Amino acid sequence: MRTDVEEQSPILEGLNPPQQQAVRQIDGPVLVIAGAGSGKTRVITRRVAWMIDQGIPPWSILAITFTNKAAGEMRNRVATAMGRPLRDFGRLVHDSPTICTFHSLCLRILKHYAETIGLQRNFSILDVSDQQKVVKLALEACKIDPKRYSPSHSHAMISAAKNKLITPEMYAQAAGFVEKQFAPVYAKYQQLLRQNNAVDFDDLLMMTALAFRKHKAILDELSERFQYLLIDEYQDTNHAQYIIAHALVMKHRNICVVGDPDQSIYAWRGADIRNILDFEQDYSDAVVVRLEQNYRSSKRILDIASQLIKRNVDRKDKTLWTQNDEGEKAKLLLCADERDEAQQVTQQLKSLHEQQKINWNQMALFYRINAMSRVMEDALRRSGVPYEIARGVEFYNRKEIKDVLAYLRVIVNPLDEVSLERIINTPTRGIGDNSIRLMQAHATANQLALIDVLGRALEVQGLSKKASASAANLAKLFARWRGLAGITQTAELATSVQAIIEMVVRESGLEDHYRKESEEDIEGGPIENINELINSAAEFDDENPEANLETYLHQVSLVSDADHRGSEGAITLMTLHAAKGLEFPVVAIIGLEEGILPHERVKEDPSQLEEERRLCFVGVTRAQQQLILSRAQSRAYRGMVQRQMASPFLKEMPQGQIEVISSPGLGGGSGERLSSWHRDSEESQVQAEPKLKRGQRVQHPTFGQGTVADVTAMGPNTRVVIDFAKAGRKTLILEYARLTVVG
DNA sequence: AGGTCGACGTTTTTT
DNA sequence: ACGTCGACCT
Repeated sequence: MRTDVEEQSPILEGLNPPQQQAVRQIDGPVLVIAGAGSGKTRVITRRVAWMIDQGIPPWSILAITFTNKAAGEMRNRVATAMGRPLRDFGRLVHDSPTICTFHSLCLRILKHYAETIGLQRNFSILDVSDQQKVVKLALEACKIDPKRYSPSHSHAMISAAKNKLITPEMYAQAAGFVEKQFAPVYAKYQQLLRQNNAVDFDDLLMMTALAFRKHKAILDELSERFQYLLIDEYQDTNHAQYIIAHALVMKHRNICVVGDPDQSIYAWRGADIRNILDFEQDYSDAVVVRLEQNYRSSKRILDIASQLIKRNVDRKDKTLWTQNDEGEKAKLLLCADERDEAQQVTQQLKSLHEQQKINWNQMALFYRINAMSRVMEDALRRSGVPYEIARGVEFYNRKEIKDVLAYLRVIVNPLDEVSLERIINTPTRGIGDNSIRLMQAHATANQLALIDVLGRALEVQGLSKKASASAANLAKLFARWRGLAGITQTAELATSVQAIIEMVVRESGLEDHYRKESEEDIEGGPIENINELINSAAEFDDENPEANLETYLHQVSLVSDADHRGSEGAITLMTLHAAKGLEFPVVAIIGLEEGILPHERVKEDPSQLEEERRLCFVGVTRAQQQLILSRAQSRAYRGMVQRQMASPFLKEMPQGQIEVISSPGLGGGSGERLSSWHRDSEESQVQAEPKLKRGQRVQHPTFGQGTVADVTAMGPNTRVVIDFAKAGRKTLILEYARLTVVG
């Protein structure tokens, strides 16, 4: 070990000893447990810069992040540290360090080795709603009642299987009844995707992992190239990602994973927290570095966060500390309902802006579910507070945007019938459901693709004159567009993506269609959205001079937040999940209520309670100086007004650090009210905690009667094991179990 | 063919 | 509350 007598490289400047170790330990397996606010991003960037400084070829470094946004940020920071811009262009081969997400890496791999793997390079990437459409087709083909297995549920099952690298064949051999019944749907779904020359998000991972198994040459080549692997947010990797990563490093073993088990919030998406917890078992020679000094939050905020997360039982103990100031107490706003809550929070933020001169962009507001943003937006707008929603996929889910993209997809990938069907009659051109079905039948009978039938629609029996003329017309348009996009063999100069989109929007009739539909360019109207898409395409053209339409579409499929930079003077609104990795001087979290945070689904699956607590922890630890929490006594959700109980998390926080403020809207406003957030919780606890003993008969609202087999006292986490007569053995969290004692 | 109206499920979170 | 889907009307 070198000593600090040695002259220090500027790359290590300003880093504390564990941070320096995390930067300098470049060979062999390294696990960095990076607590919230411990300067993780800094360490990762410096580490990349350090490696390059040590003479490691940049192109042999692969850094994987969780979101595109994180990748972009890191790319910028590394570029700054290196003093030169990074070249990338979304391809697999280039001379800079590769910094991207797992999905983007896999996309590059699949494209690069498309022929070996047996894919056509111009495949479409289906978004969630397209995926569900295909699932629905598969369900119908298998004659399964969509009420028994809803498309969304079915898709979730397929997705879960893929993330565990379970193929349709393996699925069919699984023991369970549900799997046996569902296996044909999964198989059909995959077959439909291949027919359409399409993949879904999970395929990107699964196909890559399987390709590594099947084609040793690919794996050899890639592990030869990427000698140094760095994975951020390792606590949120799923099994497929785990396999991909470990296959890549098998030879050289230079793997550095960075993460924080306390911030694992994606189990619902297949993330496996064991990946990080078991890293030391996977690599017995792993060097473990713990970053526990927090540079972000005040002492009070950190105390709140620590006390909260301490309640998790399934957890590696970790103590965050900080040299920062004590800070101010957090505030808890007690509100009457969701509108009152929005109003109160707005007032608080407004007074911070006016009295303490805090900029709007220094503030953020988090909520558990997207639906909660609406009321908040209304209140902010009425009070004239500028805000911006870091909305994920929302923009690309807009009807008009999906329409435009569907046209583009068909241009690039004529086999994409999911897209073709979407726009074949949008705008309406006289090709109805009937005509489509006729043409599809003709296609199947003659072993043609639907797109090919368009051109010879006259041959199709029973097709109306109008329909066949329109179809032929559309076919001609597509042929022309394909030529101009540089896709056919007779390709002239490939046109810019922006120009192609403008042309398609005009010539397809979409523009006129949407002009007519809504009276001119209303703000947020379809025409304006399409223009925004065109603008972003222009940016894409600038940044990727040698890209084509295909690259553009692939990129767009993987990008969710269209580079939403919260740089302007506006408050940022987002879900708690989206907040991961960010920090703000002022943070407000709304809806600290049972059923919201924690979400009501934990009532059915208590194992999720700890993840909800981590989610709350993530929210709290985003705050640097001020934390505002709020809860409403009643809330309208899905059209129903419900009385809301305080979140159990509130009483797990140290009360000395929280000032409770009662909204005038509550009425009464007596001293008794002031502590009601606490009282509510006590009540529910008293109610839910009948002194249970082993052998006690109990009644559960859904599972029926049962006998207590075991009780593990852990305060708010107290668990009971119950043998139910009908439902079998279940482990429940007492507080949520709604048990009543029998007899 | 294409648009309008009511019933219905639905969404917790995102690549 | 919202959007999607199917039945029914123009």
